[in-house]
Formats: sequence, structure tokens, C-alpha cells
Amino acid sequence: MEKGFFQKVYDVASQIPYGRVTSYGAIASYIGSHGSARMVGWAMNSSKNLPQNLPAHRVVNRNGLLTGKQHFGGNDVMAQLLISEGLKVEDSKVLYFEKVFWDPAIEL
DNA sequence: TTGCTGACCGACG
DNA sequence: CCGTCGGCCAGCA
Repeated sequence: MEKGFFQKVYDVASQIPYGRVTSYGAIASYIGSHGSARMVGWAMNSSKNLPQNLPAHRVVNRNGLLTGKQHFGGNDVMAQLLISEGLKVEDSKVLYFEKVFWDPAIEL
């Protein structure tokens, strides 16, 4: 039974530590599907059908921009969640992104 | 079954 | 600098 694409995404995303963030591309690359970053985001969209254990708010784009914030049911919900974890968010963007960046290829 | 779309990224002109 | 296009995989009408 090989894990499907989504399955791998969930597996990695669910392991993102508190107060850390990663990028769609990093996850895609780690699971061996470099270029399918869009699918990572799509997997997050489908996360609604999964347990809340999936910290989708800790996944941002390459620029540290909260591109998927609108899918959290609000415009600032995602930002507030990150701020609540001790991160600095300004203008829908994670400050010190490189410092809080969690790369599965390195950390995992 | 076919075809379109999507929370991205990198390349090209 | 900015607009456009291709690639990747899965869900839905």
C-alpha cells in the first residue's frame, strides 16, 4: 500500500512543529513531487474533511505570504493563528520567515 | 470518460 | 518589472 500524494502531504504537514512554518514547494519537493506545490495547497483544501490535527495555517508560500488565508473562513484568521503561536505576521506575511522556516528535508 | 480548476513555483519574453 | 505558460495530481460536474 503506497501512500498517495495527499497522504504524504498530510503526514508531513501534521509534523510541523509549533511556532514554525514551511512552504508548499518544500513539502512537494520532500515527498518527491517537485513542481506539484499546487497539489499541496489542494490537499490543505481537502483537509476540511480530515481531523483538525493538520496545521494548515503553518503552510505558506515561498515568500512567506499567507496565500491560503482566505480559505480559513476569514481574512485574518490564519494570521491570528500564527501570531498566537508567537510568530510575527504583518500584511498577511510572515516576518523573519527564514528564521521560523521548517524544512522537512532538513528537520525530518 | 473528458475537461476544467486549484491555498504554487520556476522559467521565459 | 510584469504578464504568461507549463508542470504536477486529485476532485468534481
